[in-house]
Amino acid sequence: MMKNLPHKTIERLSQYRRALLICLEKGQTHIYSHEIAKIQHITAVQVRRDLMLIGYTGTLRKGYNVKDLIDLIGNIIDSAEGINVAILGMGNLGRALINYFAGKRSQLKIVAGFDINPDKIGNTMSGVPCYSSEDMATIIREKNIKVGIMTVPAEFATLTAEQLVKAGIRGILNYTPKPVNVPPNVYLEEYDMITSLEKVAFFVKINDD
Amino acid sequence: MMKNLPHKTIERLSQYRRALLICLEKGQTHIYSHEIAKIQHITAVQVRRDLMLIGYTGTLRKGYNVKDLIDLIGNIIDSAEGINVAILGMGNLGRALINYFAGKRSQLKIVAGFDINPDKIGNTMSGVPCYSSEDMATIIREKNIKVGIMTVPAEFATLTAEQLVKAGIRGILNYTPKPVNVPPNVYLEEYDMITSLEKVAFFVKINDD
DNA sequence: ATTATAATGTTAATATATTCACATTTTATG
DNA sequence: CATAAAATGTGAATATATTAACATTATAAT
Ligand SMILES: NC(=O)c1ccc[n+]([C@@H]2O[C@H](COP(=O)([O-])OP(=O)(O)OC[C@H]3O[C@@H](n4cnc5c(N)ncnc54)[C@H](O)[C@@H]3O)[C@@H](O)[C@H]2O)c1
Ligand SMILES: NC(=O)c1ccc[n+]([C@@H]2O[C@H](COP(=O)([O-])OP(=O)(O)OC[C@H]3O[C@@H](n4cnc5c(N)ncnc54)[C@H](O)[C@@H]3O)[C@@H](O)[C@H]2O)c1
Repeated sequence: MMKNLPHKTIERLSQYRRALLICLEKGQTHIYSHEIAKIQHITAVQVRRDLMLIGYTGTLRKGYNVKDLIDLIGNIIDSAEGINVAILGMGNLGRALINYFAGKRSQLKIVAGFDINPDKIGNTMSGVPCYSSEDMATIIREKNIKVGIMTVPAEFATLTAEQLVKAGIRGILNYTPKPVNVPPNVYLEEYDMITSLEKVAFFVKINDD
Repeated sequence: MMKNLPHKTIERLSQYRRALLICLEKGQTHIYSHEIAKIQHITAVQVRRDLMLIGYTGTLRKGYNVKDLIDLIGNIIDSAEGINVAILGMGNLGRALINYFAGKRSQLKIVAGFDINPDKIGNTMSGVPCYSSEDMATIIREKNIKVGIMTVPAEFATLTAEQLVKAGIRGILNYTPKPVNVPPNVYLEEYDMITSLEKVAFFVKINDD
């Protein structure tokens, strides 16, 4: 069910929901495709197309029901049981992420951090216990952790990815600038902030004529 | 010149360079398209196509000259004079970014941070001076800052974007989860880590069958 | 009640991105 | 020197993503 949604649509559904949650908080009950589109800097057709793909039907002249749409998007992109997540590397970025994610999405719980610094192991940071990387396999199985967010120094990226795979992880979000290799049954997403910044800089340059 | 490169190609060029710089450090002088491809998890044809688009020609049976390719990519995506960058919001993420970027790309210099917390204003963090947001317009003009990275709390995103635009910024990289609006002459890139994590979680879920 | 307006939903068209297929050529090898 | 192997470069084909065009219809205005 819903396995063949385009990757881009998945990303946008997440973004739509983020925007819709804000609308819901403000008490807004309905929203038009062009309103969602405006927020996301895309076209209204794009929004309607995405919603068509997930089989959601709005009300003509009233738009989409905010609450219902949030729920439907949740049914599609969330897992019923929720997904447990681990942070690999409790440094600047790791801690920042834990702070940021705390309580944001109930379906995605950061339940463990891992580090090799003895000063950090055993402590709790923003409610997340920090374990030794040596215990990765054990803890990941015990806590049923499915996804790992890598924020270790680049030189440990390869090793950490290997450890995660060996421990049976199912998805990796790699924030180190070192690309890693994983078997095909592990979903991998990599993001480097420098690439984003260089992209912005490039388009600034060419806009300068 | 080179204005019509696909967006995806720009991103990959940045990634190729990142990988090539590591090869260069290791003393590697040449590299094959399939080696670059392996690192980036893409196909060799994709790599060759991108290099074709930027007009770079390798040597048959020897591959691409690492140093030359790094330089060419630099000529295309970097600005000759370099680009000055500001961080808006010197909190967890802002400081982490400053740390991370420090000395990474000589063409992209973080030359200023802005905050509203009086305890931070006037200090220097990792070599970057922190100014009051009230002085944004002045400092951005004085220091010829072209790009702003937004790491303020979400509720200040709209205001900060407005201030940046008013100050004459040319590009914004928005890390707050609140989408902002900018005029068409300002290039905007937005990234939310939760969207990435939700995407990973989704593909983990559907891989579970 | 009629008409105009403004929204959805969707097919068809277009644009962007990737991959296939293969001609070409350098280099290594027998 | 002939042959095989392995790489590049690229037109054509395909796949993915977006946009245009428009039929349909609920609602508001007259
Ligand atoms: N700071 C940023 O804004 C930023 C941005 C993008 C990417 N990154 C990347 O994220 C990574 C972390 O950056 P940071 O600024 O948080 O660095 P950091 O040095 O503050 O944190 C790294 C943490 O990883 C721990 N660690 C080291 N080896 C480990 C291992 N084998 N297993 C588990 N933990 C280990 C260290 O003890 C430390 O706590 C780096 O690869 C960096 O390039 C950082
Ligand atoms: N921490 C993360 O990992 C993370 C990840 C993704 C996105 N974000 C987003 O990035 C933003 C910053 O996150 P953080 O964890 O660094 O928060 P933070 O509270 O640590 O830092 C925010 C900083 O912005 C300053 N600030 C407040 N109003 C300002 C204004 N008007 N102008 C300039 N500075 C102002 C604050 O004084 C503070 O120093 C938030 O929007 C957050 O949602 C954070």
